[in-house]
Amino acid sequence: MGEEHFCLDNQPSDESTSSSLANICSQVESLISNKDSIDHNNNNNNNNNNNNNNNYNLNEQENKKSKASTFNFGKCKVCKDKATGIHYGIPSCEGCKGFFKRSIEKNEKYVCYFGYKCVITPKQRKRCKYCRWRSCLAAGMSFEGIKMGRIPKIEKERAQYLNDELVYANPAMENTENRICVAPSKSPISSKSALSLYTSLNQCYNISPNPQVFRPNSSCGTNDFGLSILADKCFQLYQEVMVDYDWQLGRALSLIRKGVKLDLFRYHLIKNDVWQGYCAEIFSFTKKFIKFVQNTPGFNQFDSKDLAILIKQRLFTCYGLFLTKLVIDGEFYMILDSKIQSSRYLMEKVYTKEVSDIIFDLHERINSFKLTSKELSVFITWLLVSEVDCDEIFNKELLVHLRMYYSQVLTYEFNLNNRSQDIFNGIIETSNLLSRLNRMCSGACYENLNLD
DNA sequence: GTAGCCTTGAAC
DNA sequence: GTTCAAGGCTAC
Repeated sequence: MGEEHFCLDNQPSDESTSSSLANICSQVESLISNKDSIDHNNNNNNNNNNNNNNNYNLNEQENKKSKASTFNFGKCKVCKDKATGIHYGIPSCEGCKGFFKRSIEKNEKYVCYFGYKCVITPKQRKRCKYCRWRSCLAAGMSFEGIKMGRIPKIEKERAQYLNDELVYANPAMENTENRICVAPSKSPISSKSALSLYTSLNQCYNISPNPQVFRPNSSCGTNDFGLSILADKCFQLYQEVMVDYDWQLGRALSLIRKGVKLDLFRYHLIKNDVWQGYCAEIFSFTKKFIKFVQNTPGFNQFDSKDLAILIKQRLFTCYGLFLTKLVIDGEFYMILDSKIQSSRYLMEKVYTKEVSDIIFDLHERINSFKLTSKELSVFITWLLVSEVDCDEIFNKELLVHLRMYYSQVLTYEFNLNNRSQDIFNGIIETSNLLSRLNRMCSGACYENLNLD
């Protein structure tokens, strides 16, 4: 957990005997209003990295004196060709710049004839307009990213650093096969003003809130373009959270391949360490989740109180949904930051056997739907505004509005993958159980944790 | 239709 | 005055 600290009744970490996971929930509001301090940490990191860049620049200074001072924008985030500048918000090449412009101007509707999985490379980018267009959106191209005139040097260097950092943090991105529509852009479609996004989408693509939830095979017609943008945005934000968890799936599969049973990790567990590990992990996720919710189109129109209510009502269930791929054959392959191996055994100890059984049943059901990561990302977003306890929410109108929008986005994404009515029904049924489960999980406390 | 090059104009 | 993204032009 590094220098991160979480507050357990303001007690020293080894005396957290009266703490419960509900305490973390109670910190959601202060975390939301304390956004500046979280961002400040990020800025510090960036500053450090800028310093590193500056050192690099000093070393390169002599070379630069003799060269024309053209800034290296790296590779095009859409096709990996040489980027000629920041176009429509992202480093991109002339080709993709022009393609994006033409697509917007003509409001073209593209179709993929090759299975919607085309690899976008400089040589192949002309092959499929649909996948190139999706790749443009996934990389973060948008008209909201337009900026005329000179861009400050420090901003460009920071953008380039973030780009490099992503590749280092997620080597899979180097593989072009994994780049299609999955790039977790650090400069995604701006959601500064989500309702303005809706407004602009409505003007261009005529999205209208549709109260009819989950209508399989319904044709959204002209809405499709806008819905696909929202689905892409959900997926981008989902991936930003998952950057810190993706490696765990590889580790889990490796353990399974080697036939390692998690019982091995049961011994020498210390109650305090386990509890601290769980709290630290939930706290860490809470911060990521708050960012996820704040950046989701539409949600920044809620005030911080409403946001806190929504987040608290869904924190644990969404945590489970983000990590559902780590539940394999009734076992939970998650290792906590404190290097404690989580498992079904520990889940039973932390949440009680009864709650743990419900958790694993739900994971089994959700995994049986075989949702794609993108469907899962939209499902999580939809869940945030679905059937929450409306009484506490001040801005009920916005809640209902977002519920309608994200119902359509979910329907769109499911229809795109030809999901059956059973999946739609299963999702609704599961979401009802998830609400109850959130309350059960927040009831976990240190006192009830008794290791064998 | 694509993409490289050029012009324009806003930001610095 | 300089820089650089958007948009125009045009060869392919």
